[in-house]
Amino acid sequence: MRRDTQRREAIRNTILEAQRPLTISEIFELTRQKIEGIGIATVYRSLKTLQEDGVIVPVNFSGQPVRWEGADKCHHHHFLCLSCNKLYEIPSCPEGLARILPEGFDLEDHDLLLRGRCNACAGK
Amino acid sequence: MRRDTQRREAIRNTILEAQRPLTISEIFELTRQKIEGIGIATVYRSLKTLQEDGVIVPVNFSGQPVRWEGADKCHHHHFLCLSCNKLYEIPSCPEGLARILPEGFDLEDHDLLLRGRCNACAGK
DNA sequence: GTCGTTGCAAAGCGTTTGCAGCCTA
DNA sequence: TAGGCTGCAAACGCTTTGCAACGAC
Repeated sequence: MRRDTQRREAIRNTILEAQRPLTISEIFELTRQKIEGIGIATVYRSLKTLQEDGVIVPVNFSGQPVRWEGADKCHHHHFLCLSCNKLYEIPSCPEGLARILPEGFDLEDHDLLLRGRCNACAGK
Repeated sequence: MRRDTQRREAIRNTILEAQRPLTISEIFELTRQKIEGIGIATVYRSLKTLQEDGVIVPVNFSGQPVRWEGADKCHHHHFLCLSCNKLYEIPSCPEGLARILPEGFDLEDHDLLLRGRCNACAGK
């Protein structure tokens, strides 16, 4: 049985209201602005239960610390602009990925990160 | 000035001879079969210098420990088995990725991780 | 009142580093 | 012989956990 607590609610809102995926220390700092005495252990425990409850999902980029974003987004990918370093959400998804797998492999899921120049930077 | 040592050479061979990217503990265990007294610190230090020398590259994926593979490989992708947690190399590459990008975006590069069951685990 | 939640501090765990001895060139 | 390399153990930083107090229901 899960209880609705002030702290977990604050952490949840911090993540869902952010415009981008947040690292654990960002979540900790931002939530501490709302609830001063909150401990880092509570952040870790809340991230775990929020993920279990399907409220948030982890986002990983190569060599970067884990970040968290709301799970309410549709399946999407990311595009990193190599010029301005901005991260875009790409709502589309390539088809036929299973075709590149060796015989006998079952595909369940995938992560895709595209890199290049966004429209603003490509035009320059 | 870099010296050619037995230990770094053994670590280098362990990685280059593997059929898939290896985690640090895999590299440590496999190399220890060749050189019994080798220490984990030597593995970490050798990975660093081998990367600096462009011999190996790190492979980072969602929630997974860093793995290492030879830097001499052609463009390829990876498949993570959700049962046995092994990371496989996929030599093929999906086509038409640029099609999912918004208008005006230039695609230069991409990372793709597929997840599912490998042929050994899917058969069970 | 029950028992899930929390802050604190300690424990874990993977990685890095200081050091003295070893080994390559 | 110089100085890069190594094993050991201690240090480090991030994450998890034990525990007693707190608070949601």
